[in-house]
Amino acid sequence: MMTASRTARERVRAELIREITDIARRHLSTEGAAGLSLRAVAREMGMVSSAIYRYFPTKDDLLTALIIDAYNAVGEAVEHADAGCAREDFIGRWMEMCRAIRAWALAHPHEYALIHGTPVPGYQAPDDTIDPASRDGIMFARLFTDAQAAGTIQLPGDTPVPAQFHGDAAALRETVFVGVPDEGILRGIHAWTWVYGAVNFELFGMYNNVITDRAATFEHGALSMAHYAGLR
Amino acid sequence: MMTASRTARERVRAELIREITDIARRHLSTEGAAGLSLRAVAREMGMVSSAIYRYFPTKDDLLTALIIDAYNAVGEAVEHADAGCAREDFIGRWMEMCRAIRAWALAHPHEYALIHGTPVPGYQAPDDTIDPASRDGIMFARLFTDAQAAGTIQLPGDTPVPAQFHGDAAALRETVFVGVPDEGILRGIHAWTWVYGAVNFELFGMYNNVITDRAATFEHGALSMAHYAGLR
DNA sequence: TGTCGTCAAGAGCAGTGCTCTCGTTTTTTG
DNA sequence: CAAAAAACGAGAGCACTGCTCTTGACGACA
Repeated sequence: MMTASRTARERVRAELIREITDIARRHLSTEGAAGLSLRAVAREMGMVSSAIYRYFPTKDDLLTALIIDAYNAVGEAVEHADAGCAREDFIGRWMEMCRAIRAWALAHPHEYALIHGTPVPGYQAPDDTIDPASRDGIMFARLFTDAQAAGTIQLPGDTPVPAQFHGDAAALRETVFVGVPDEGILRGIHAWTWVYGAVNFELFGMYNNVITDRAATFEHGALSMAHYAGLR
Repeated sequence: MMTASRTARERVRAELIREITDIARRHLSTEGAAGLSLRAVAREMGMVSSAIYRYFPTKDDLLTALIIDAYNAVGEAVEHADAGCAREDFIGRWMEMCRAIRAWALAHPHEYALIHGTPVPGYQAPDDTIDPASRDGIMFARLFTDAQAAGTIQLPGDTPVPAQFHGDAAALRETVFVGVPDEGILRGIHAWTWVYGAVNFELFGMYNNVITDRAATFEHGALSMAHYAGLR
């Protein structure tokens, strides 16, 4: 009973769940989150609509699965981008991570909107989403940890870190931002904030009639944010 | 016929449109955009559901009205914040504008999500939204124009402005960023991007388990972004 | 006064999320 | 191995949505 060889029913159940999420993700990528319909998914699977509730008791549960997948996808993209860089090329690693996020968002706009757009009404993120949601942030933090260890973070110190942030910084230093001083952590978070702000603006049309070559502008912003955060 | 005294019918029509948007905005602020129902609004007005289509032929039209209102509200908040500052206190004006955006967003999360969250599926922003949508950006640009005229913008020049941005910069310089050099415009846009990125992160839960005192952290980020953009 | 456009109302259509019941099949238990 | 339990697909049904169409009344304007 504890063995890995599951019963036939469990196997087909897992396969059906996979198929449902795949179809749902395809619908999501064309119709958007609000246009996702359990009935339409069931129809495409040849099921009657009520049968799908055996696998996802609620539409929110299906959305949660898609959200987790999306977080993992962008997390993997960032991890892969980082892995392809020389360890000591901190600016290069930063830039590749930023590019990975932007590229993934442009390639999967609706999935990106699912995790960085408006939270769906009444939707409460379950605990299962916390870990996948922090994968990208952990990678950024690791970059700062490495840069700090190499002694290449240069902070201006022209804007005093608020005392209220000391506690958060201490907690973060114990887990992800190992050894990074308060100001480095805070500026890292601000730079990370900028990255998603820029992707949001580009994706949601805020740069219309303002910026023509978004890629070049993003490159400049990301690079200057790396400097802002003290990376050298 | 051209006088301001409209016919009785036109007056009651305008009044009804106002009442509908008011009720809709109230529903929006409690249920969120996707939970907004034309039928529920009609019900609350004592109308039959079909009657409401005389005033808003489609749900998107109602949403458009709310979106325009929201843009105008944040635009007014920014304008009011700026008006309360000494003209030569550029950092102070920048900070007050940032605070105004954040405060408005926290006070009206669903309306904020309407304009800075996921675009509703299939929704195409009509031209009526362009002007209200750019009010806040114009105020930020004006700040940089004033600072430039006062000669107080100090740019590091450590990150070369991409050539592809020259055209955009020239166009922007003719209208809103009068006299501001390319790098100033670009850094201003990046800083402005950060502001909304930070508000998004705070509002949509990205800072959960990361930042405790969001106000203090926002203050630090906004101030350091002012320096980043060259304001002194 | 009569015509024409505007209006509220009602019925109706197609679609949604979700629930409940009912046989059937599979798994687990005694 | 047989009986009890659990999981399953199908179908009907409920309450709700956006939106359309028709009908009859009312107000504006000639």
